[in-house]
Amino acid sequence: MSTEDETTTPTNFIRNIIQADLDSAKHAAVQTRFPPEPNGYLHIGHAKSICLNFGIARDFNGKCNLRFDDTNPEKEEEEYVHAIINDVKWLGFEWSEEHYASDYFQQLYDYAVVLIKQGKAYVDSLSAEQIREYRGTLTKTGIDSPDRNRSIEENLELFAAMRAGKFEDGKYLLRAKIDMASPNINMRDPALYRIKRAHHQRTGDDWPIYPMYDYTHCISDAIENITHSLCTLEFEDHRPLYDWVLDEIKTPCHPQQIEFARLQLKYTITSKRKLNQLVTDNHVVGWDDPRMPTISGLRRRGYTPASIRDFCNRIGVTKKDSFIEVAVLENSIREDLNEHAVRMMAVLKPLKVTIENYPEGQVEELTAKNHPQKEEMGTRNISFSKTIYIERDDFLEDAPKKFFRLSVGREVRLRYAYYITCTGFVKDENGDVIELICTYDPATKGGSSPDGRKVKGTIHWVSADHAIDATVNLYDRLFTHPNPAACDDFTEHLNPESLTVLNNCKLEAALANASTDIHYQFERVGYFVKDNKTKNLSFNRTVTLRDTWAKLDKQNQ
RNA sequence: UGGGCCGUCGCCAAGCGGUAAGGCACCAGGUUUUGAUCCUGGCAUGCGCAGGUUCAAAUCCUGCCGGCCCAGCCA
Repeated sequence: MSTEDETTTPTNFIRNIIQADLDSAKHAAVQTRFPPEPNGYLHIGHAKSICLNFGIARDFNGKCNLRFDDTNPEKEEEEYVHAIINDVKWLGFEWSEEHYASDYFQQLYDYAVVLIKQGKAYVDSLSAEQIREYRGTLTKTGIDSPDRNRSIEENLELFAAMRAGKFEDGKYLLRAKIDMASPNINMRDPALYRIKRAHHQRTGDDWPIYPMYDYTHCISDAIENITHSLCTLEFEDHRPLYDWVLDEIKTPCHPQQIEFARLQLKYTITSKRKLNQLVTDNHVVGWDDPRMPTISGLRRRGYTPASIRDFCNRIGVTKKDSFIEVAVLENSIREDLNEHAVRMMAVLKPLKVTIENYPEGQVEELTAKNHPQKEEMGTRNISFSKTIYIERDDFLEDAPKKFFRLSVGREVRLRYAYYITCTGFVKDENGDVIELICTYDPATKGGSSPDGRKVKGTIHWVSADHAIDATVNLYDRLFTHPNPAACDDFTEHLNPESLTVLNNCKLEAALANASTDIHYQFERVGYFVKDNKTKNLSFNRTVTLRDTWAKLDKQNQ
């Protein structure tokens, strides 16, 4: 198995910190964790975090846990847990231990009691709205709640009653007693526990109260002996609270929280809420729609785990807000697929070609390479006959000089077959070219001529009688705006051409046995993978080939 | 406007006081039975700006400017 991308992971500021901690013997071994909330599918942004956390564990001989941050039963579902497990495995990582924050509910509760006994937490009866008012603003300090000095005994009683399910949602709230005048709003007596009489997918109806993220996360990390707790930049302001909780309850382990910038990809949305909306409002067909930036969508699109890991290695890890260009992701998948994809011939928009001087009824078996540079990938046979299909784009009635393809009087090479020269064409009543008439040179079998004459262009083709029919899905970016998330309504910037379905594609016969886990290059067209959800033979375009001609053509217009 | 964080090539990103790595993109050539791949070369007298310290500053100091995040009983 290739571990190329794993041995070349560049260093970054977090790896440097960890290396220093290991060198100074602050830690004997590193322990990280990947902590998704099971409220949606994993996306390319999560891949960055996964590669960071699991990659560090791997490279420093440490361990990485998978922990579900399942403290909000109203938004979380078991389906997501399964999908997340599947995606992390597919990306190629194995966790040391699998945990759920909900497994710590009792310990979390016990620690809360400890805080109350220390006079560091209190039960507040203010309404949500009042709490907002009392909190103050960015420039105005907050005001103490009237309940702030409730006695420890009373707090203990009320919290026990909360836990016993005696109150309605929102009636009381357990808060940390820190500092209502703190310039950091997160320290103005943050909520620790809320009453939420909701059914939890793992703990059922055991708990009518659920702990908040800030309180849960740090303790969960401490319980698991995490050494470095890596999270995204927006939690930077929460770090003082993370440290406060662990300092107050005096856990033997106090992980170091380190923040890094989340991935932002141009023309892409990476917000579970918004991705969920795309699915719910049917802008796409499911979380694994090949246009989605989800791991499952990328997988169905034909991206490989190695290409995603390579991408994560290339983009780096820093604290700087950045926007990665889609070209970087495309480069990663092209590099992998160029190396591993099996070459095939497929005509997406067929144009019939009749080779006048080729014997009627004759069929020849020609040999084609499965990879032009890798002999070990072998060869296959393809049938050639009098009537073939070529790509519509490979013929132009009025062709510019630099157009190295077919036009009346021009000669091209049919890949692995013969040189043909166009002698005429047939149009239908609309004036559209529907058939080409060509002649072939029998001496050029295999694609080279004994007289050494050169043809500038080589085009792909497929024998009409031997081709198989298939549907091909062409995907383009889902959004037309480079930063849809920043727009008032991101759905207004959906690309109407994000999916083009081609129903009359003609593929070489070998593709009848295509497998969903083999990646193909349709020569001169792009990389494709068989769709794993459709009954009829159908292929998804992963990414196009680089197309210098298309670029030149565009520049000339 | 309180607090936190960030500004090195179009997009990423090394650099941590000794005179600007690398990748993507782009440009120019070469090879090629995929206008693919591959190969060669080009691409920051400059590190947000302005001062200062120093023999020497992207790196240290001061002051500005710009951007991002925080006022959920979400994570």
